[in-house]
Amino acid sequence: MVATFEVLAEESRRRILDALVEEERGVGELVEILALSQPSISKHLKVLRDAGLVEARIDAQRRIYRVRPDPLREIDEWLAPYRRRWAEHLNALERHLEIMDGNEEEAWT
Amino acid sequence: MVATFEVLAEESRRRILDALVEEERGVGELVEILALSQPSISKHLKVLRDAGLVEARIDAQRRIYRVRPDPLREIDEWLAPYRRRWAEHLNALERHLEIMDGNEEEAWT
DNA sequence: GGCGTCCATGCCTTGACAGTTATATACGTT
DNA sequence: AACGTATATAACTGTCAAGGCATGGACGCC
Repeated sequence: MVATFEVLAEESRRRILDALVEEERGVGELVEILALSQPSISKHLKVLRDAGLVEARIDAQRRIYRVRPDPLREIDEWLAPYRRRWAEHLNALERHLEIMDGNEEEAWT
Repeated sequence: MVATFEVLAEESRRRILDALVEEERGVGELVEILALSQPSISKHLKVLRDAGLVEARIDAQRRIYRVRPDPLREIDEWLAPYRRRWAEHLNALERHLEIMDGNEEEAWT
């Protein structure tokens, strides 16, 4: 998972995934969509491949890429403890809205 | 969300969040848990604060930090289209296991 | 077989960021 | 008031990675 987060930190790579989650595409299409140079796209695709986030099929000279979502499950699992906090937080917000009569809150930044 | 992914790309910061999701902690505790220098921890905490992922309460000289999970919801939402793919992928795997009789697959890397 | 297309890779430069050391700031204690 | 504690911040350095350019390699087509 270490790698997955680092890979997703790059906006261009998230945009590539967002483009590929719609449908599989060749490199040229991604170059047009992202408006980046072809080598840059290919480099990002290599990173995504190494992370297992995409896979490529060969069609003559073209490489057709598509999403491989499995590594994202780790991130989904990592989020689990924090999802519980969302619920708590909402509850706390509700209490806050119910009380809402004084500054019995501590100073939170 | 751009910022959130970049912030989470750093392993030390994810470890800080994992420590804080259990319970709120002072900076000194985090220094011990992560085995990093105090300035390094404080710097990470600043990044996390700026991203809205933690908040600090003042207790004398101490700053007690706790998690603020809200920004993580954006990531959770970003994952949505890919979760649908997990289901598809599982279905595809099932079909694969059912068929399992020949190499009618294309060459996927 | 030569040429154009499509993509990957190597090299280079530049910018960003993590970590350390040193210092500043705020607070409590005696 | 002096000192120790707890945290933030500044300055510096090393590292790493993104993006551009140039090149290489595979394939189809004429």
